[in-house]
Amino acid sequence: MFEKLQLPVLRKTPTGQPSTAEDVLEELAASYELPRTVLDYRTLAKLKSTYTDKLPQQINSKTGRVHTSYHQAVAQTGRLSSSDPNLQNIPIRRAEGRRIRQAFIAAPGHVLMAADYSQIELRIMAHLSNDAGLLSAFAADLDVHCATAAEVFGVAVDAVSADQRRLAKTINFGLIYGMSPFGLARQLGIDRGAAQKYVDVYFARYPGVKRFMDDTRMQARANGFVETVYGRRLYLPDIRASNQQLRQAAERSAINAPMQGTAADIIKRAMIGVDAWCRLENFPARVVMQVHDELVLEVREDATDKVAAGIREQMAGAAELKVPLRIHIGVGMNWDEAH
DNA sequence: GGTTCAAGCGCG
DNA sequence: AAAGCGCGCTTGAACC
Repeated sequence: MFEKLQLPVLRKTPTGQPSTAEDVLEELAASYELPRTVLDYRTLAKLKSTYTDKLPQQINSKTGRVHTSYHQAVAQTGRLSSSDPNLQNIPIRRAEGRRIRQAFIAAPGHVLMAADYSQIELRIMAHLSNDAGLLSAFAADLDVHCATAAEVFGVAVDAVSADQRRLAKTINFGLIYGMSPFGLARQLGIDRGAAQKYVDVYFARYPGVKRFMDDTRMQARANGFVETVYGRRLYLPDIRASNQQLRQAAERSAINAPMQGTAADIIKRAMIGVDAWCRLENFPARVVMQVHDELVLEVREDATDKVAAGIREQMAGAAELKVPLRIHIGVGMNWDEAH
């Protein structure tokens, strides 16, 4: 009595089951009604189970706050990780999720100050690759995605369209992760040939980046490890694997680790500098969280401006790269407002 | 009662 | 044949 109701299987999971991952359902939603409903449900269920229901249970009764644990020897790249609760994955990208971030508030008479490095990994790529175009884009304090779009599409920086910038941003992030033209095609929903063309044009405009990628793969293979600017090593046991899949995954880690790892080194240096500065100057301010490229401080309201200036100086001075480090600082009564 | 695995998804 | 790095948490199923 029921008709067969089977949505097309667009992808299978590693165990061979039909995938219902977000991007798959997103594509199915163009032709069927159910996937959108499932996606909406999932968004809310995730927020409720992970944050809304859980965080209040994790408030410490003595302090009235949630206290995370940071781990220094977990992430392969030298980042910190955060658990119980994880405060490094509090929602921000969508409005519904941001309501959870709004629950993180400062003590009476205080504000939350969020200070983050802008485009730190791309700046590190400029430093490591010595690419002239990338170095000059950061030296001129350009919007780097606009600068990339201008190069790739051959237009003036201020003539870049929103779509062109979005595409350039995807390319820039893809590069940091070692993405292939195939992955770029999938991400952008364009065909492989078009994606390959973008990559070719990118590397023609930024030859230093191309050289850096190739050199990094070669050195990883020769040494069995890659290093950050400060000498932190990531060993890559699979870099010479005969299994192509394993080897290519190791190559992507080799590309990414110097950038992600150097960023981790720099913010650790900054944390030490910021904390020391606050104590030395006896400022009513303290670092309360770290989220990879961001420090969150709780600052007595009347000290806001002076602390912001000091934090900016400490963070910007945490490394001397071939490009300046830029710091964005926001202030608010809650963590969302501080962005 | 507990653990482990797979799948999915929140963040940088 | 696969195809984008690094994490931690939740649910549901299988199992002890």
